[in-house]
Amino acid sequence: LCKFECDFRWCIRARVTRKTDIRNWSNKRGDGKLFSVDLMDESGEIRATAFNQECDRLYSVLQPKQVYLIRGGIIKVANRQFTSIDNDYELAFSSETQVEPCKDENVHKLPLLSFRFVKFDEIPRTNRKQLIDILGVVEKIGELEHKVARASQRELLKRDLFLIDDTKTAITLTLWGNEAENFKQHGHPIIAVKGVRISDFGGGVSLSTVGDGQIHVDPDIPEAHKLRGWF
DNA sequence: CCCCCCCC
Repeated sequence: LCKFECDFRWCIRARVTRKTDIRNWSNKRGDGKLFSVDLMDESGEIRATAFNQECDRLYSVLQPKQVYLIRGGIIKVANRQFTSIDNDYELAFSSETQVEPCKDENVHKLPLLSFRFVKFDEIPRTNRKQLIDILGVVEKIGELEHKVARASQRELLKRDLFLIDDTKTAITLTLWGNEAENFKQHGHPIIAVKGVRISDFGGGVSLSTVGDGQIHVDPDIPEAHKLRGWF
């Protein structure tokens, strides 16, 4: 792979493990809209983003959990500050990008989910510049709270989840916006969350979600079954 | 090309 943006004739067969909503942005360089997908094949995972025309063209084509053949597009260096995906590169779809559903009978072998969990007792020593994946039992579900951001004066919705894992370490995870509002679980679900931020406010360590669509409740993965047995 | 992610 080259170190600058380039448009190779590459082809991958991969499952969509996460799809974001469409988001609009506006800054001094311009404005536009985008969505992104996380793609997984036998070798690992990579994030791909569709901007503007490609956002319109591909948003309804790419669906969560489905497998696609994807050809061509821009390969660029990933910024680990904004993803927990273990890949030095990211993709951006271009007008050259071709996407078609893959009907191959072997596609079921591609896993639905992929995580690199950090145990709670390791979080205090973990690099703050990278997002992490976490797995925990929800010991207590906080109420939905209304806040106002000091800097922007925006109204915020938040909800704290009080988690514990099998290192017997407790930690608080703060959900925001739709995720806070829509968390309607009861009892003690196990949650797996990809790409959470570590926060050091007030001397203690806590966690905060970024973005949307990444909380998996009672995921059907071996680590979750093991944690359920422990709890 | 996004990359803001907030509060105590």
